[in-house]
Amino acid sequence: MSTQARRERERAEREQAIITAARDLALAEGWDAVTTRRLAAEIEYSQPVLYSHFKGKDAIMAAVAVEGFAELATALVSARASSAGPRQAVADVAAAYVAFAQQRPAIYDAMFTLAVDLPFATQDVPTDLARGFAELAETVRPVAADDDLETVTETFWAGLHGLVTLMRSGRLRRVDHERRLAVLVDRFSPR
Amino acid sequence: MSTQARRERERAEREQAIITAARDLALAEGWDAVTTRRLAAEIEYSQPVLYSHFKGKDAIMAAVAVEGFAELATALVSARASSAGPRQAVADVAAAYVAFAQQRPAIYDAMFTLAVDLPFATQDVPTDLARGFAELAETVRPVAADDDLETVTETFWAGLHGLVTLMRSGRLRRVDHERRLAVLVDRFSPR
DNA sequence: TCCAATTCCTAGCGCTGCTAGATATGAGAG
DNA sequence: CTCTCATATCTAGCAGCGCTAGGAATTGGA
Repeated sequence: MSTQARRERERAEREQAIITAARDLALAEGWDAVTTRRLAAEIEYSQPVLYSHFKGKDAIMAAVAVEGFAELATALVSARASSAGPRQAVADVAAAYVAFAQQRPAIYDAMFTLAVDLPFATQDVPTDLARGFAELAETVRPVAADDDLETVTETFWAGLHGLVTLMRSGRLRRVDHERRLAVLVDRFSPR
Repeated sequence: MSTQARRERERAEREQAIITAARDLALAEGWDAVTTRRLAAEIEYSQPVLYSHFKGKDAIMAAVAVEGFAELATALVSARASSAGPRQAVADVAAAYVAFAQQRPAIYDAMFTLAVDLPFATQDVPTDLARGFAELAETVRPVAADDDLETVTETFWAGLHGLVTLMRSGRLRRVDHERRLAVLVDRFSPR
């Protein structure tokens, strides 16, 4: 039964092509430009084919988000690994987080502001999301003190997320970005 | 020229009716349910009338947001006024901010995550937004120390915003909300 | 009473996500 | 080698969206 194997492989490749096309288009022109018709044209199949792979547009965005979690986790891991000492680590990891969000705004949105049908604060969180969160947790562990580590991590994360989103939607003066980040980092750094 | 005065008054009333209808509908069913057709039906006029008042749907959402800034500012002012001492003020103002966002999620979204064509970090910020921001600034002034007050305020705001948005989109465990808020408040409280 | 200006509505455009039903393709049986 | 049937895929279309052109109705002033 080699033919069936080939067809399954081709199907998987096509599914990946959809995700990649959505990702690239979103990065280049934003999620509003990612329509099912354009995606279909991109992969050179008709629209309904998309729906044989994904339940709908939201599911495609969720798939892009899942890929994003892997990238973000990797970025955070390498930032902490290459930093000099626990105090510097907070600054480096924060910078890596912000850089990721700024360089891939559309993906960041899919991960953290849109596409809500992803399992987040539940049992079966996407593995890479857990990896990224764990990396944040290790980074702020020295300052957790008597507070619960998970709680402190979530709060630090929320600070980063707030800075990133308010910045990018024009709610914060672009010029003081570095200083704000420094303030946040200082509040979550071991002293 | 009393007739012209009457017509201008009626026009203003109709404009307010549009904003109120949009606000109520968004609060009840979310912004996706706020369509120009439903709005038109609500105010008992035809669709194109909306466009004689507002440039488009975004402008209507912006008008709702502007009303929201006034409410939020008032809530923050009264929270700080009625709190016992500067340390408690940070907690009270933070609680008031979060309560506003939780009780009026759709309005909060219009203010801070959607409708970007509002003037924010520029010269002519809406007055009530400036009021709210000033209130936050006064609250965190005791902890600003040698950091720039505006920068600290923006960072604190970002922390609140991050907690609120991640919470409501299901990215954070609902149960630890109070503890996270306490961690953030602690980091921005005078000691 | 008539005219002109303003106000308002009907109808429709191009787009969206999504789907039902028809058509093409290809593997297995005889 | 041919026929059959299941699977894969496409064409066409639905209902809804934001928005607008052009005509009808209403109103105020001469």
